Amino acid sequence: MEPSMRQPLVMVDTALFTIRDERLCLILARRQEPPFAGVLALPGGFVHVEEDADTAMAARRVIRHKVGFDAPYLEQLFTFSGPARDPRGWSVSVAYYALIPLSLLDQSQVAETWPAEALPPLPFDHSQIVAQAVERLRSKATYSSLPAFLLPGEFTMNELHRIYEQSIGARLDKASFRHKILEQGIIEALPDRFRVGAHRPAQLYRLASTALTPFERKI
Amino acid sequence: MEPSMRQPLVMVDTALFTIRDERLCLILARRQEPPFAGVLALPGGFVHVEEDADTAMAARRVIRHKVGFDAPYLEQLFTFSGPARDPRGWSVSVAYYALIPLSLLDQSQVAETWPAEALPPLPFDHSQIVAQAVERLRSKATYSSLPAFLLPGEFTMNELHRIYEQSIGARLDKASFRHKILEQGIIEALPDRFRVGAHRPAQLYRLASTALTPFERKI
DNA sequence: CTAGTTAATTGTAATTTGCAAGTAACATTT
DNA sequence: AAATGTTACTTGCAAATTACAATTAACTAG
Repeated sequence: MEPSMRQPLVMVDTALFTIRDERLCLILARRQEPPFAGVLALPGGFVHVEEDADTAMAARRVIRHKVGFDAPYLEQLFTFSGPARDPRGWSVSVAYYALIPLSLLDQSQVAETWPAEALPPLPFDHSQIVAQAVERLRSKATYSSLPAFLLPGEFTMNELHRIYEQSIGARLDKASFRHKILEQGIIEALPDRFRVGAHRPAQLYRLASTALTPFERKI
Repeated sequence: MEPSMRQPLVMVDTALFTIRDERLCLILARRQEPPFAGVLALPGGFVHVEEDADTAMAARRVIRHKVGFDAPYLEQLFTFSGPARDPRGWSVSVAYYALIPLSLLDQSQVAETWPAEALPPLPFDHSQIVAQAVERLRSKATYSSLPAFLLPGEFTMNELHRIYEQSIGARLDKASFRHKILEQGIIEALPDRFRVGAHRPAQLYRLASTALTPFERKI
């Protein structure tokens, strides 16, 4: 290769999803450095060639720095690039999205969650990243156990049902949902564990060992 | 940011799919430059910060350079990174995959197609890229009109049926396939155009104007 | 004009899904 | 302790979808 070839800045940005008040939300961070210092944006940072095994590790570092732990689910989303996305010039951002149960967040972190439908204006091309992340989540929710990662380790069937509806953005039949989910074996009942309240106790479930299970589909 | 921060090499690699002799194949290129000069590999190249609007444009340039035209279907696949994937050190490769009908290739290009199931050993992490590209193609074939881009502009129902079976790697019921495809409206019949032979002529179809249509799914 | 071959349709059983109503199991109130 | 409210869960059945198998259609070649 030509030794004089200029190489672009390489960074990662993360869309961190959680569910708060029955709504799909994102965790935003106020930027510490220019450009856009002080502005709310997706948590992100440069890839550290000296330390990071790959961009996924850079994304995990960004997330740990933001919330203090590793996200239960993390997946590469898309790589955004071009001369216009960052005022410093041609750059590449490898975008990741992650799913985090609200119960893992502390109060100050919960205060930084914003409904995906009502985000403040975001710098760079972060709105585009969010749009694509939401689309990916919706899409995967229709044929995999992905939304379960938005819940804590133990959850009821109705909680799972609501999370799916939120993720997909549509109503799902209760009985059919129950049937399909149990049939697919993506969750398993916890014997003798129930969520109690002023009504009939609800069976508790957890994700089955086979982490992310795609549903069966046909053409 | 720290002005001394070292930035990695940024390149694109492309998995170019086509169907030859009823088999899913990839177009490989012999590398002109070191490392691995003379070795068969996925067509690729560096991102030219001065010329490329984004990595997709770099991928299009690579493909034009290889086959002489733009691929009917091109999609970003995944971004691979790390210190080990290239002997020159930490690098990033934005991988794309494309679908190209065999009929668009000339003889010398057809000679460079290799069955996806029997590829020669590939340098860098290209085997991993291929594996992921095949998986993506299989996955999308089950719920979209993607495989149609492996066919020329006009095709019969049976040709489409076979392409889907090859892409997915499983048998599909003829009648159900026909039903579903026509119902979804992803293709349209060409009135009075038929493929003739020593048997009943087959209706010719083309992709409907709505390019890539995802099928409807339910949970 | 018959045999051979591929295209396309039809019919039906099995399965899946959508909708709606009913039963179960609590806590709280009377 | 019985009635009430609320949420959990199951059942039943109609409607839609899919799998399987057989049949009919349209051509060419001999």
